[in-house]
Amino acid sequence: MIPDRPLEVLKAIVRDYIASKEPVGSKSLVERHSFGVSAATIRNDMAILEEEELIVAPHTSSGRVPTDKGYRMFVDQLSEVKPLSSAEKVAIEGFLSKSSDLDETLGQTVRLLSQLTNQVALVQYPSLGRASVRHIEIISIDDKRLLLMLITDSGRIQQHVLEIPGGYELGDVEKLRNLLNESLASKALAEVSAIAKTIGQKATGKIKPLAERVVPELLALVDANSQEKILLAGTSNLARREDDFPGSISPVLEAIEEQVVMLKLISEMQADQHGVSLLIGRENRVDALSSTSVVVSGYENQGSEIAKVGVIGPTRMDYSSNIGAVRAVARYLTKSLGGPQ
Amino acid sequence: MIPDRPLEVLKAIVRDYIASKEPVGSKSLVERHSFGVSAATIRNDMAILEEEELIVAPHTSSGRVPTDKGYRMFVDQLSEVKPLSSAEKVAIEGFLSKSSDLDETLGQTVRLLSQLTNQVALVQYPSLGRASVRHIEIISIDDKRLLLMLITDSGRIQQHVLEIPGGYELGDVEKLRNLLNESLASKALAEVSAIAKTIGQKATGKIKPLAERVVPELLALVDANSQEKILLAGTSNLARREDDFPGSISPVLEAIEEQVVMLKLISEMQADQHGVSLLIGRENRVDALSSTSVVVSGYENQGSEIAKVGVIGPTRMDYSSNIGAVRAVARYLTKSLGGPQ
DNA sequence: ATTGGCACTCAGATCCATTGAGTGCTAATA
DNA sequence: TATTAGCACTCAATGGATCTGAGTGCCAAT
Repeated sequence: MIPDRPLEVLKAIVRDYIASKEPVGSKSLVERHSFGVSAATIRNDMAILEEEELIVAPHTSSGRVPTDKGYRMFVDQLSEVKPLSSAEKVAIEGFLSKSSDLDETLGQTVRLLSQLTNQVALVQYPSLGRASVRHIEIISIDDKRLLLMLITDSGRIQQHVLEIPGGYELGDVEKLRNLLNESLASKALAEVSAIAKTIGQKATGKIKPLAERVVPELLALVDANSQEKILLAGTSNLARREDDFPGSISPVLEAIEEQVVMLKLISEMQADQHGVSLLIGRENRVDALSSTSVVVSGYENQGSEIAKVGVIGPTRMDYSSNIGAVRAVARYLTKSLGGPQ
Repeated sequence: MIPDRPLEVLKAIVRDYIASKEPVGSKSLVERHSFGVSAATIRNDMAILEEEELIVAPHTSSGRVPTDKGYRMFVDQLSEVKPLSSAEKVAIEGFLSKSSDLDETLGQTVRLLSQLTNQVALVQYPSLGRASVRHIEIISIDDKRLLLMLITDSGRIQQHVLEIPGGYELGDVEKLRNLLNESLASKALAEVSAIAKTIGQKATGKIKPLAERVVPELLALVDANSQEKILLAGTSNLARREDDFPGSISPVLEAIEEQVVMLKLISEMQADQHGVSLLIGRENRVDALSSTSVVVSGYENQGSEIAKVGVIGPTRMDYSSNIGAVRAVARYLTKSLGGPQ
């Protein structure tokens, strides 16, 4: 176990390094913090920390920099996260209080979070394995086009315009809409595909050709719905931190924009303290992301479906306030999605 | 006027510089291109070009680099733009052939263009001054929530979920929907606000409270509709070109993400040759964008409303292929939007 | 356990000297 | 008159060599 004062020294090093971006040495440490001991003593403590691989010296004889392990210990020690300023709270309330559909809410959320943290924010769409159909609507746009809508009980609304080259009759549309809703309302999305086949049989006579046109599109919507997917915002915030990345930032950006990679990454993260989970530096197994950290928290949709929301940024980030922001946003998001239910 | 060969030399310099990113000298020029004259002659020509401020030498004695004016002359001379590869044509067709609503189409377009060019792509929403209401729909989501939809004849579909704290009756919703459509269908968006007031009077009895809740939201949708707005894609492509920007790229990114700035910029651009217009380097008056060029083309929506689509990238970009891509995408977009009409 | 003292290290800054791509100019040539 | 070969010249980039100072590790004293 690591004694008390060295731990304090570690915290001070992390904080100073985050603030200054310069390796921090024993002298500047005693100057800025009042440890009540001399630089030499701090050096002894630093030797312990180095022994434990919590810090390293970039060159034989320069200040020290936290290692991934050091950041990890720092955040694990973090007893309280920086509370949001009241201005920030107001911003969150303002953004998320309006009732909207899922897309709109998630879009707002991710932009909000990126502004709050000045990092790249991401939100995972709820995996809709357990979602079900609330309503199917077909609206006439003009004599050759229909708007097909799928509303799920998770609050998601999807739509697609389809052309009916030969035109259609309003009565038929009405009938098909009723047929679809009777067969599918409150059925799980997973079942839709199977049920859809039986509709092909029920749809007789005049509405049959219409059904044959509409049903495949409906299935496409369901399919798009169950696709795992991540929304990003504020990618340019990474560019603002360019020099936190060794070579170039473009591979980092590429990795972040790779849905599959990020989905795998965040879905494997398990919430720990504060309801927030983080991956620091090489703790994630994506090479391009070795100098980034990911902070995510789960949010609930209708009290059950769960997905993640969070930020990704340089390892040298302000963990305290980012954790605070992510946690707060996740909470408000849960409230906002679960509330109206 | 500038004689023939020097002009050819300019073109060669631009092309070589775009390809190599190195200032290009007389010797490498005669090696790579067959001018049939010696390096000394080329040097004389280069002196002319320098006199005309079409090229400059970064240091007293190094190769030359095109100036903004040089790029301008280059593109103005450009007799034909690089045609798209057939693979690219297939990609465009595939992306845009599906019928969709406006948001979806524009979103796909801008992503497509950014992939095609490896630049930041942007598309301006059609300014809907002359658009009109096609249809208003109100759908019941659950006993306390309604989905309000506005479909305009420009193909745009907007929706908003609204809560009716006290609940509502389906019959009332039906009545309100009919009332709204009777009053507003095929009316110009600009008129909606005025007409909406009269609806407040027509809506009597039971549906009055409902109308009072719904109409303001409808106006909000109309308002959002007429807001000028730009959609971006591929901002990370800028990061990939980091070293084309002197200091840091972050101010560039910030300027690009500033809707107001970009709107002003592109709305002032007038199409010239090839139906494409471009601003090269300092030709635009935004300081942060002094080393970027903008390539845009207009597209038509329903044969009348016009807006712009294009790319923005480093001054040192491949104008030929970018112009080709922008022009092609604008054409297909016009076709795609005007076609189903 | 803490501290002052001291020798030691090494990245980064500073200062040359060298190199070579590229220029401008001139005098000769076609 | 246009082109070219030749040549002196320039200057960014490169590569030591040297210097400096922040910071270390260790030891003997408290």
